[in-house]
Amino acid sequence: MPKSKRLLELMMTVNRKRRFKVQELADEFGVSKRTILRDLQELSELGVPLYSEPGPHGGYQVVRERVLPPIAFTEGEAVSIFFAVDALRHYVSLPFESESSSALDKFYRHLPGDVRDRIDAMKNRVDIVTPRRRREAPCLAVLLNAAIDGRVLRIEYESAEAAAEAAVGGAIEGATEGKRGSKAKPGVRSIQPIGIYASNGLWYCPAYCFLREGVRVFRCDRIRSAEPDPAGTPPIDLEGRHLGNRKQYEPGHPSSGEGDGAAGKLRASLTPEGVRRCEPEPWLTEALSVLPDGGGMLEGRVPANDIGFYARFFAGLGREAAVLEPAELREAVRRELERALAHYS
Amino acid sequence: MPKSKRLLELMMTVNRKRRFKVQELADEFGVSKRTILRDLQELSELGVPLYSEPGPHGGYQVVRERVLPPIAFTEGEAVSIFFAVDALRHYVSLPFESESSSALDKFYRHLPGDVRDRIDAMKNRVDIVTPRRRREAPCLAVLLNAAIDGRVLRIEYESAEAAAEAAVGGAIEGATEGKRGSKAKPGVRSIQPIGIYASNGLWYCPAYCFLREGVRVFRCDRIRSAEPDPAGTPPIDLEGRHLGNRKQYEPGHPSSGEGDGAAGKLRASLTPEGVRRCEPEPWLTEALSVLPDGGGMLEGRVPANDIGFYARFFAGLGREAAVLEPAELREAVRRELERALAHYS
DNA sequence: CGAATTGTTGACGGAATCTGTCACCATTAT
DNA sequence: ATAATGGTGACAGATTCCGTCAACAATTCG
Repeated sequence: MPKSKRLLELMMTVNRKRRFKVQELADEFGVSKRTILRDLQELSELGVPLYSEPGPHGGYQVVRERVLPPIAFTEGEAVSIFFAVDALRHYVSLPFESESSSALDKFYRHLPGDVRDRIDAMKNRVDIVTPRRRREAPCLAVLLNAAIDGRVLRIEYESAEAAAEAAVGGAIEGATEGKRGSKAKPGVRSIQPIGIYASNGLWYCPAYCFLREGVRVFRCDRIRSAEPDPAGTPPIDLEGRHLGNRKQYEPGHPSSGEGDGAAGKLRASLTPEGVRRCEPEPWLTEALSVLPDGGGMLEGRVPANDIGFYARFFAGLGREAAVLEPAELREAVRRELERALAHYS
Repeated sequence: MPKSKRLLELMMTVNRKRRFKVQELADEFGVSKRTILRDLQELSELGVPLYSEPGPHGGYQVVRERVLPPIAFTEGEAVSIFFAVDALRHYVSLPFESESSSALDKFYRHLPGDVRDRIDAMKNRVDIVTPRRRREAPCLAVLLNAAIDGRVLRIEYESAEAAAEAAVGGAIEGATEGKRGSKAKPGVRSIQPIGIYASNGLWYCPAYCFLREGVRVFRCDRIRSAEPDPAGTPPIDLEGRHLGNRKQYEPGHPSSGEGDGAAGKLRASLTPEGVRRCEPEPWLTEALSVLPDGGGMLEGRVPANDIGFYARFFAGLGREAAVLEPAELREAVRRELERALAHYS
């Protein structure tokens, strides 16, 4: 094998096995130790960060970084990657060990000059924004690792009742009615994380909660601390639950058919502005139809358990929506609005 | 220079100048044409997509793709890049020519096996979601290019009055009061895009509007078509406006000090749930303070022009908020709630 | 300490490769 | 037709590469 090819292969091999011995590679490539040594030195000069230790149990290691083999990207592909990673800068916390900005820097610096020019031209012309939040979520990495390995954690959570029950992801917050109070004192509970996801700039963690004996969604910025469960609670079988099929385990909403509790038929009319306000809600997209005049209709089902949540939602839409049925919901919205009105008279 | 180094340098050179002749490179590297030819063939075998044409004005070209030189990424960096790009899959439309999924595929395939394993383990455990929208925005690339080159476009826009005025980005929708109607008929106007940005799953395009003689924000999915202005309207000087300083040109809100119109002092108290609902609003973060019991206060200024917008917003919060001053706002919220209540009696 | 393991360096000659030259062909624009 | 440009094959000489050997250094383990 010619040297140039061997070097490239060596680069990949070395990256695959992070630790190795010279003799090992020599056998693998069918060349002498001396040659491998020479090659390794060359790789080193080319930027592969190798570190070696003599002695028994010694050997070579790729130390902090790994070298990606050359990749052929379209100019457009490189640009999309750049802006995708750039979008992450809006997040205060990320679950990955290293700053994404360092990756971005490296990527940018290695791009051929003219692609760089193109990116510069686009830099202040394209953005994928996420609401910037002040609250940090320090435990993301711990939660993520626990989810991957299926471990049980003990967490301190800010709001024992209300938030735990209610935080079901951005828009659906409050889907399950809970007794709300001013409980901000952290409570301790054991959970087994299923995964983490960011929505609208906040991180959420669906997890099996051993306290409530069921799956709940936690807001990661409210998790004050997370550590391996000291009681050694054995992990339960999550039956293949993960983020991909998460929806199935969430409280019912109009598009998801039968939730818990009897479901009633929902009909509501919307002004054009009402349509605009409903479009962002992912749990409504299926129920929403837009009329030619810009207004719209919502048609679906509302589980009896969630009347409270729906009432608040429609009250929030104010005059941009009018619930036609079910009657209970109309009544609930009316009560909701009257309670609000009480603040202003 | 040893061949191995020459090959790597050649790879980069070839990527810098996308078109070149063999003789040119031979001179540059101080070797013979024959050698360069051999090298080029090798690069070709290594995956660099070269294309050549004989004859005068012929020469070599790097055809569709470019090869990035080897980059040293931390394992963590590679993982962040993966999930950043993966997050883009939620978008129906992107302004880049090529699918970001192809970039992701390539990236994934070239990763060393164990990093790939790590990603696989995380795949259903981490997500950065964006509300999936049904509406496509077909003109993104056109708008972006016009913004980069400072060109004037003629667009067909769905809602001549309401949406043009109101679409000021996700949360601030409706910040400027406009006469809302059921106008869904597309209107034609000339604009000069400043940039495009995605917020909450929808694409927006701030642009100078020659019809309204000022900067407006357009929702890209409502732009039915966009083409170079046939009237040849000369571009205006945007005075360095771009996405980075966009905020300065937006209608005032509590944190941005003096808007147009006299500003009144705003004070409102929030329940803990109210705090939760206000936290996501970027334009409120400065005004919001959280009390130890979980409740909160909003303190800032409200421009007289925006009373209508604020009234709607607080009406939407329902009983989770109580405006204390100014009195005009209290009165406006009350009227808002009463109008809503009229639908339910 | 001494033995074993592993990396590090230098030297050298033979083997393998790379390179330049030259000759000739193919394609295309002018 | 002519000139410009890429493409290929062959071959000898130049260069690099490679294996072997030898000596040394650092570390672990008994």
